[in-house]
Amino acid sequence: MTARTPADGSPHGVASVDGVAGRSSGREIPEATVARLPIYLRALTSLGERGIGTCSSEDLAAATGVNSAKLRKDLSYLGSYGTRGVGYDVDYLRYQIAREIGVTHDWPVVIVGIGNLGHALANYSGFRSRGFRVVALLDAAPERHREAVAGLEVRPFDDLEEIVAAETVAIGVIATPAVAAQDVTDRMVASGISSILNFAPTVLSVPDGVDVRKVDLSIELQILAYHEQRKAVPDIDDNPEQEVIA
Amino acid sequence: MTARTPADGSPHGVASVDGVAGRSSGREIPEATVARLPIYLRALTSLGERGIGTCSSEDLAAATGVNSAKLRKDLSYLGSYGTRGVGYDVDYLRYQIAREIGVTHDWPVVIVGIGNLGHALANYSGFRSRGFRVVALLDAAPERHREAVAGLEVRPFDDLEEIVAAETVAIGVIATPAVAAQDVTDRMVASGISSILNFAPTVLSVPDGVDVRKVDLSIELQILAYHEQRKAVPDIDDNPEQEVIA
DNA sequence: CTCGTTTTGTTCTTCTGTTCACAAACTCCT
DNA sequence: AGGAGTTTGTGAACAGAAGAACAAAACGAG
Ligand SMILES: NC(=O)c1ccc[n+]([C@@H]2O[C@H](COP(=O)([O-])OP(=O)(O)OC[C@H]3O[C@@H](n4cnc5c(N)ncnc54)[C@H](O)[C@@H]3O)[C@@H](O)[C@H]2O)c1
Ligand SMILES: NC(=O)c1ccc[n+]([C@@H]2O[C@H](COP(=O)([O-])OP(=O)(O)OC[C@H]3O[C@@H](n4cnc5c(N)ncnc54)[C@H](O)[C@@H]3O)[C@@H](O)[C@H]2O)c1
Repeated sequence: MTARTPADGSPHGVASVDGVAGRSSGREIPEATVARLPIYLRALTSLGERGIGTCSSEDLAAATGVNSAKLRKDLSYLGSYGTRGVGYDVDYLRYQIAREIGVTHDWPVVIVGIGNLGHALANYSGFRSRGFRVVALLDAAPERHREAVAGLEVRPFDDLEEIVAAETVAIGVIATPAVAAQDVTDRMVASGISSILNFAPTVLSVPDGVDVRKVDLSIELQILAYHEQRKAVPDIDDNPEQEVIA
Repeated sequence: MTARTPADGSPHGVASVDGVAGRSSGREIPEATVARLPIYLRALTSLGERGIGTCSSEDLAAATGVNSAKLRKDLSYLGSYGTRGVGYDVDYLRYQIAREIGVTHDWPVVIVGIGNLGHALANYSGFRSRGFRVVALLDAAPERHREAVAGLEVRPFDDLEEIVAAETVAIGVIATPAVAAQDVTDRMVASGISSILNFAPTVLSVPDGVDVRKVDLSIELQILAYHEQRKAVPDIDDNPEQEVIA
């Protein structure tokens, strides 16, 4: 039996109740907080590069566009890493967040589907600089295999199992057409991958214990369109010519 | 004064309380629901293409990976478009959702920053097929202007105002490096764009009334990494070699 | 050492979103 | 026509997240 990941946020099926007063490892970080930690991490890196050694929750909130109370609460899930009256040590906090997220070491990643989007991803330097190492580019089409993209050769999709085993890859990225995505997913899961980032506009079925996150451009645009329509037409139904300035 | 959009979901600053029992236009669709409507829309299109004329909330829930009660409640915000004992008419519901989102007509879109990612976006057919028409590709670098990408020429960024005015563009996509993103945003907003999809890993400041949504690959991967680390090491802190099967 | 200032960590309240459960509404069959 | 079987739409309970507010802790000035 397969468990579909919910369409929205929560990728996990973990029971969030631990009746034992959760002391052992102590941490039960809410999903919403987890989603913001990378934002703080990036802001702290930026502050650090600008030579700033200490910052208050207010500073960091301003840099990330987050409410400062929310930010402090988020950070409090990791521990007490601030100093009252002073703020947070930028480098120390950055390290603590990185450790919590698990990006103190590199994660090997495979990308499947080296078309338009796959090329862009392969060339994306932000991957590497944030703790992710692309170890292989895979594509089913033989004519792709002659190419080298971003210093890596494009390899046959059938090499997947071998590569995953050799590099203990846990994270896979899918940039194939939607029709192929479920097949690719099944092969990934069978080979041992347990986290998938999916760019294909389709719902993936995965067994329990496998996380899927999807990035869907059209959905983002449609959400914008919804709000845009609302702005333009406050009352009438289907007449988007009229521009109303509030 | 600028209002930062919250890091997470809600792009709007709308007051959600309307003490007057909200009858006039009747609709006050929750943000979480809005984010799912495009998913339903896609599933319905797919069902329609397969010749399926009617579907129950259970069917649609299975196709989209959403809880069926949640789905029914989502749809109930749009109106009563189902028939008890029968289900929903696929085409009719699809149209109603499309109308609610505002994709019964095309939205003109400009893409700024035609590098790796911009190329992929320009070539993406899913744009057009889902109600978004790319009217211009803009880039600051003169050497890009010789190119034609996906049947459109790459034009100088300074043409922005002219194009936005001529086509009444409301939606802009930013695929420039992070350092340029705020400048591009300011120009977009000044020219009349009021919805922005941002691929650059940076927080944008925009005035009230402008929506920003961001797509951030690294954040998605880091969220996956967090859960992955959790799976691998249930108790110890920093030793990701050990693989534990629950 | 004491006071005033700053800023964290946390509690409490409010809001938003999810899930359950069931009456109402519909179809089909006899 | 009536009853059995479906499936919607929604009220109510529950869960999770956000924001306001403040006590406790640190620091620096005097
Ligand atoms: N291009 C974009 O900007 C963009 C944006 C959002 C979403 N997407 C989605 O991303 C996916 C890829 O888009 P694209 O524009 O790069 O498409 P594309 O057609 O250019 O590339 C797809 C690649 O996948 C390969 N492929 C097909 N079946 C495969 C399989 N079974 N195993 C391995 N590889 C396989 C093809 O050979 C091709 O190289 C699509 O699902 C698309 O909807 C693309
Ligand atoms: N490539 C990816 O897969 C990927 C993934 C996630 C995020 N991103 C982000 O998307 C952005 C673009 O990535 P990329 O790989 O395409 O970068 P890129 O360097 O290939 O392309 C950037 C383009 O923007 C243009 N540009 C620079 N400044 C500009 C300005 N002020 N006005 C207009 N155009 C300008 C450049 O001329 C260049 O063509 C970056 O912020 C990157 O972090 C990229």
